[in-house]
Amino acid sequence: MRYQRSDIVERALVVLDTYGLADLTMRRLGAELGVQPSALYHHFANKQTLLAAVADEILARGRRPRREGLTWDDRVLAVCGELRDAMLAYRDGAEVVATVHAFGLGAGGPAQELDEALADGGFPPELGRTAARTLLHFVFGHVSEEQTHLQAGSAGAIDGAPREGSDFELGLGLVVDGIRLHQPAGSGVSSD
Amino acid sequence: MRYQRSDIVERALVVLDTYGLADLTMRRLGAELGVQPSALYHHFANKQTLLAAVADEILARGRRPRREGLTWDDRVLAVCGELRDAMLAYRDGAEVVATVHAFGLGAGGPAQELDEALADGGFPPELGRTAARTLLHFVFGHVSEEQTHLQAGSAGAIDGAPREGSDFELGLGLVVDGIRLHQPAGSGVSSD
DNA sequence: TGGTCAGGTGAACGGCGTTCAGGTTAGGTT
DNA sequence: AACCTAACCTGAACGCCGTTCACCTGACCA
Repeated sequence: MRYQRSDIVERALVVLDTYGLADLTMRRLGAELGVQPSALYHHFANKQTLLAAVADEILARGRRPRREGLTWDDRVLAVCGELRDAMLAYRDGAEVVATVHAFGLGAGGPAQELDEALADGGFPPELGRTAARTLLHFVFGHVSEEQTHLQAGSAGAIDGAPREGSDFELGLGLVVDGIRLHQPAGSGVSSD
Repeated sequence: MRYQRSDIVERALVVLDTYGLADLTMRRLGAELGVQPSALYHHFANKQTLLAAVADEILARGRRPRREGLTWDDRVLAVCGELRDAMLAYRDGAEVVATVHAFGLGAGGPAQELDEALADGGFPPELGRTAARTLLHFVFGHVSEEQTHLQAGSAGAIDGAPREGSDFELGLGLVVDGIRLHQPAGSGVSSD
């Protein structure tokens, strides 16, 4: 059987979700596909590149239609919420996406979208980029921790989930409120 | 030659700072001490435990005297600034400390201190813990990224350093301002 | 003097990412 | 239909990794 990149990424997602990131090895993935590990290196230069493709796929699958006409802050909340849900949808998803982002390999879709939203909000570029990075650091950090705890206590997870959810929104609200406080006067509040 | 825990941690810090986290292996550390890798397991149950001790030592060495009588927000700024400086003082320090913290192994000194500062600020416990975690996520995320870039471009690092420094304070200011906005009315603003 | 035990040895186990020379097969060209 | 080419894969190896285990050693204390 012969594969192409997309087949391998798809199977990698299954392995990730079933056995976790620690067991997503080149050997394991090869075995799962009925192929030698070395065969994977015809599709990906190395494991990091493969992981980047996996992260991108996680984000792509979590993508949801974005309503137009939102204010900058509602848009920020929407992007961060989508990012969180996308990462939570796969075992160790947050760690994969955060690692790839830290390595500077991912598509960087969410980062760019946050930049745009903040530019629309009237924030100067430097402040906008700082705010966007701050938001990303919060989301990655929070969801990684959240997912670790969710997976640690698989029993009783139903109890923990809603509390964690509101905690995410609370923390995100803190950051967004802080950003709003630094908004240049007369931007976005009312268009006259 | 016979060693004890503290000797090994100390040497691990040298190896970390000289060769980086990727080269801080049990074999490497053993060789550096003139000892078999297996000897290290008489002092630490596993590598994670050793890394936790290294992280704690990084934080302990970065500790600086805390002035008293600070307001809660100045105290938060002081703790976060100390944490950043401590991590930046060693190669890959941020990654080590952040990883250990994510694993729930570190002493958790900064986390507790932030909790205290926010409690003193009049924040209810749940909001305080959420705010403290949000601050930690920001600091870990920001400094990890900052340190990666600093180490990537060792040339011209003198140019980059101040810009990164002010960027840290700017991002931290966003979060602290957001937290202040959620402060219960009449807390800490003026003591009557 | 003799026992104890923390500290260390040396070898092995199973796993990892990655490389490389060479085999195989599908698909387009002549 | 015969051929070629390029993509895909094999099988074996390399040099690492964390960790375990049975055994040795030497300082200290009763």
